[in-house]
Amino acid sequence: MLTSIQMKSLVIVESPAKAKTLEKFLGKDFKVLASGGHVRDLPASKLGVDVEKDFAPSYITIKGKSKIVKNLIKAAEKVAVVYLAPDPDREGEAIAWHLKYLIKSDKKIKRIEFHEITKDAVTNAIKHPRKIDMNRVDAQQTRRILDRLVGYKLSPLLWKKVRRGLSAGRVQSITVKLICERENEVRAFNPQEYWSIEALLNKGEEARFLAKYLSKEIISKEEAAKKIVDESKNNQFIVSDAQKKEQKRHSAPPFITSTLQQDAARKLGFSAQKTMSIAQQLYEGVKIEGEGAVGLITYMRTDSVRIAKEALDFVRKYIKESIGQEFLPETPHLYKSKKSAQDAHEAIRPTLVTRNPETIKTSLNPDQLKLYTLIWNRFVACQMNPAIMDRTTIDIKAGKHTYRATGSVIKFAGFMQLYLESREDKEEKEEEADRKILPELNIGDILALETIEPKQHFTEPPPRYNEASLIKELESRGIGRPSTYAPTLHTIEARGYVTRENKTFTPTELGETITKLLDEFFPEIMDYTFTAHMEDELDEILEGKITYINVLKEFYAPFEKDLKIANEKMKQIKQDIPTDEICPKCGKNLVIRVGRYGKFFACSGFPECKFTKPVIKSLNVKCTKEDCNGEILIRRTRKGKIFYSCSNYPKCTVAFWDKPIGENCPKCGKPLVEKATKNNIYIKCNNKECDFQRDKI
DNA sequence: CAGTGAGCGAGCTTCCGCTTGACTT
Repeated sequence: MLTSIQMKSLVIVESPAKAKTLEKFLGKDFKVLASGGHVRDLPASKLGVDVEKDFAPSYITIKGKSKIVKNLIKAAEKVAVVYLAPDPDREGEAIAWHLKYLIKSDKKIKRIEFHEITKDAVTNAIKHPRKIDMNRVDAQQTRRILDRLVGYKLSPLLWKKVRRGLSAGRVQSITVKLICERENEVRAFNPQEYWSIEALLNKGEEARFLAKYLSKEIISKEEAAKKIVDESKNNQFIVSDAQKKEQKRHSAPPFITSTLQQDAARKLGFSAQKTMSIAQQLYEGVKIEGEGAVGLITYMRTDSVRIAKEALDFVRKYIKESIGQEFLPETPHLYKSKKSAQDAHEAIRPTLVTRNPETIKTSLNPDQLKLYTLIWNRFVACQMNPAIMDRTTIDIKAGKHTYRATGSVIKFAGFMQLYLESREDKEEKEEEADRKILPELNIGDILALETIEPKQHFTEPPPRYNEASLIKELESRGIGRPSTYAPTLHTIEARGYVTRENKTFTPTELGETITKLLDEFFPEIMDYTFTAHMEDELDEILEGKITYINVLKEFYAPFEKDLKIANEKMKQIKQDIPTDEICPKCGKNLVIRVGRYGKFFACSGFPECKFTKPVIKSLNVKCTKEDCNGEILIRRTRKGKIFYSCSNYPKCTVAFWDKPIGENCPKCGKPLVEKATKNNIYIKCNNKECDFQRDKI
């Protein structure tokens, strides 16, 4: 008997949360499983690309994914048809191709794609399956192989020349370079003095306002500013021009990953990593009273501002009914994604607009509510009418000098009722200053001068990057992807290339050294347009205009030459430190090397002689045990933590976590140790029972 | 959270891009 299970079709998607939703849409005849992203990849432990044989890649099942793969294969065996439904982009096409290889069955395997998670879109996709697009797969393979070659060829070069454990790559090295170049601009910056003049004027006591001197050129000296002030004072301030203009301000497009990360950083103070992890919670589903677990937002890793028709209808209805007819534009606002967008997902928006922040606030924790509110507001606002501002500009003459006052009043709030896009600090302040009301003024009005003062200023260097501005920069250059912005920032920090101070990035000496070396020997890869060029070629592969082997050949031939030159000519920074100590095994000198656990002695005859011994430093403090003639050494635990112990170990087991200073406590006679807190160092007794403490002299 | 400590290492490190839990500190 055929069971219903055997009649089912299998659909494989990437995200488990998506799988759940789809199962609801598709009903009993479909089983939906998730691959959890890529399941096959180049091996992590070696290059995995045969550069001699047309860059043939060797793929393996990704470590930790074998259980998923096994389940997928098992499920595929039970059904008549398998629908491969990874995301409709380059990476998704490759995942589909790898899945097909793994399933290996002679079953009908079909590729389907849908760009939004709605019942219509999904059922329609099932009706229109297609073959796997090998051009698209090849574009992905090219991207993958190129990244592997860059990363796994450059990194070992750095191990050899600079330090073990370092890394370089198409994305991370450019990101560090951006930070280094900004730092250079800051260093080279020469502040220029300039002056502004502000006059406080009034037309009757109540109606006072500020007007700024309108200068044709920069006032760089105090004398010049004072002269203008004096000349102005000797004249009447008369309104020479008064203009009122209506100005529209349009709403911003709905969020994509990069803009969400920027806005959450500026408005909520969230790191990119935190934003993504909270967004993931909202996407996977939060238990809502009366509804059970529901996904509250669409997928959070996207580069598209597209909105599903269904969602547009809903939000327009919501605006009309719950906010006001006057806020609803005649036609929906359509936004365009960047040309380079892969457009696999919708914009980030609430899954159901009627679930407004107010109605679900008791079901969310504070951070979830903050982020959800941000997403909800931005989405609803993006379909609301523009705000209308009344902008006034008043020009005032005082003799030959002109002053200008500007003001603006919100005439109709429009989308601003819900949401204001955050801007760079400077812009925001200027706008704030502008939002004030000016009195009714007409040409010819004579104004009373209350005060007039010159103010000194200095030009400021460009600001260092923070997470928000760095992500914005990367995105605008097409470097990195929604899923990698946050991890990339973490990597460059973990490698010690950059540090964060007050949320801004500064390069370390190591970061600057590496950037300089890579820039010198690999100018193409370190060019900001390298990724854009790569993308152009991937597009041509997609269109079938060129083969991926040719693209890789053209990249690799010069790269290989550069590698050879760099191997020979690149400055050797990593050096063995020579010592006078003699190797007990072969008589050659020992050198100090840096290994996984820090410095150690090694024989200069390596690899012929493999003698090693640890580097041990003494504190020059005698062992605290009375009858012991040992001295205290600085040692490390297996985990790398520093501790202090007697040189006669294991005969003497005296040991400290804190640094002994070689004196005993005047109170209890136990050894004194040095303890460091965040901002100072003090001396205390090692005896826990004793409370003796004093400052370090 | 609090208590925690020992001689290693000569074969290791590494990329970007998809996805989430399973890890240990």
